[in-house]
Amino acid sequence: MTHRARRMTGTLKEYLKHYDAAEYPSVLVTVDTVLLTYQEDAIKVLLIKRANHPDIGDWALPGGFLDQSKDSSLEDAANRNIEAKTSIRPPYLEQIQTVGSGDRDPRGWSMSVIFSALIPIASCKANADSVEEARWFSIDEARALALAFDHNQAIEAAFERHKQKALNSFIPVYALTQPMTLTELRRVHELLIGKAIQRKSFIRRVEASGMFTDTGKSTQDKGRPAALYKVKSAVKDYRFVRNIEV
Amino acid sequence: MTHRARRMTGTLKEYLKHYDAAEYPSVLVTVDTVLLTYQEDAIKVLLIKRANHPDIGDWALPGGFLDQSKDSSLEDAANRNIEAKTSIRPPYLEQIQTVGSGDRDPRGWSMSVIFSALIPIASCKANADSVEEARWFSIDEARALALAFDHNQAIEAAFERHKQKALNSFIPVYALTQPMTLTELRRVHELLIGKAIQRKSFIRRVEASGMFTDTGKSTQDKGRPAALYKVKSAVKDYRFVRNIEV
DNA sequence: CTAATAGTGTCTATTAGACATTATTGT
DNA sequence: ACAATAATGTCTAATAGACACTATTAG
Repeated sequence: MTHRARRMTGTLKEYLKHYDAAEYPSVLVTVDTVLLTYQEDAIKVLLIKRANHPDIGDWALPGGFLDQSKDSSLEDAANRNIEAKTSIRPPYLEQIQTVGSGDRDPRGWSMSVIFSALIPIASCKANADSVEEARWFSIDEARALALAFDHNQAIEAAFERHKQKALNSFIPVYALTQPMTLTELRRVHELLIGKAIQRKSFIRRVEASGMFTDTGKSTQDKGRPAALYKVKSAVKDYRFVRNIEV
Repeated sequence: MTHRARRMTGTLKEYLKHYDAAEYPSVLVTVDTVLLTYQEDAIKVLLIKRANHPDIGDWALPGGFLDQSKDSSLEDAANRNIEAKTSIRPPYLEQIQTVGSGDRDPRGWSMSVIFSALIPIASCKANADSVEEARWFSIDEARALALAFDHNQAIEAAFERHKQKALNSFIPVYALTQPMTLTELRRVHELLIGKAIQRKSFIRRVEASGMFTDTGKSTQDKGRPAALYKVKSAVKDYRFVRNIEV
């Protein structure tokens, strides 16, 4: 057995004794979240004004560096950041994509794991952290801004994903406060896919899914009161047998 | 203006002068790829026997550490690793998910960006690197193995993604050598979704898509010759108007 | 009453699946 | 002729969309 082979087949313990992660060039890892909600007949995204370099003063996605002592997983990191901004744990969190390159951050090779979350009501004060400026922007407003890093692209990717979800599932319901009316839910879908949906067709889907229960209560505004529904637990991965047509 | 505020609003140049990435605890970043192909009436996945700690001797996904000097993006890193194993640049590469935690690798907080690629023909020698042992496994074989790290889960995630693609697009065509017959393409779809597809229905989709051109040539085996098709360029994001039913 | 909104009845066009039939090759 | 496989013809059931109609509230 050669010397090299002997080293290769040493114990894991031995190997780890001589391994030092700090020897390797480090990579900056941030976790950022495209946080969406439905408010005032619009889909809104939460943005934070950066208080630090780089891109200081620019609007950016809520997020931050991975904290190895606090985060036992990437989802943890995302949730931690979201709770810090909204004091709510989002009912829906999905990983969108991870971007990384040598030149997206002047501090070094940097990557960002992008999540997207849906949460009810923008009213949960986005300003818990008094130092930072935080605001909900409509998608169009956000698109018009030049965000920090490559966050514009991140928002587009998240939005596209939610559009697909709106076409083939009721996932968008998590952007609403429950109980909610079917008109509200339909409206969220319409905003995401950018097209009107027939009331009848939509209700058929709701019924076929079996995902919702009528609470018996109803709204009282102008017009006929609307029944208030809740999501039955347990049905997170339901898909339409046939997508909404584009 | 307070001292703190002054520091916050200094120039980016100043900020970077005092910034040292090495101060922060480093994260291990690997890029791994679920490389799939179609061969002998089966979907196969490429696995490499690990020659190093940790999990030495276990089968694992091809991949490796991000190399800041070589990789200008995560896709770059994935392509670099794939080309090293197969000497082919895959015609289809998609990011699946990123996993990370403090305990998936004994060397420290580690994350892996999982890609999945489709490439034609397993015959491109998977053994370019003579030191490493590499083999194509059928999905069932791979499932029966205890792979290194969390690579079993990665394969499942990739496979699930390709199943969805097979239900709503012709993306699986990239697992085939072109030109190909419609029967071959249909077979790949069937294997991915785990269900037989009507020949007629499938051909209707092919025609409706406009994605393929008949080369005029045809196979000669036993039975009636099958027309050979090629993918028209430019049509990478076509989706069925109506998914294949499950 | 009217306005406004919620919810239903029903027709039609589309189309995926099923399956029988025809087509084209080798032996 | 027969076996084997590819490709097409055609029927049917399912259903999304369209849109008219009914229901229920406020003022």
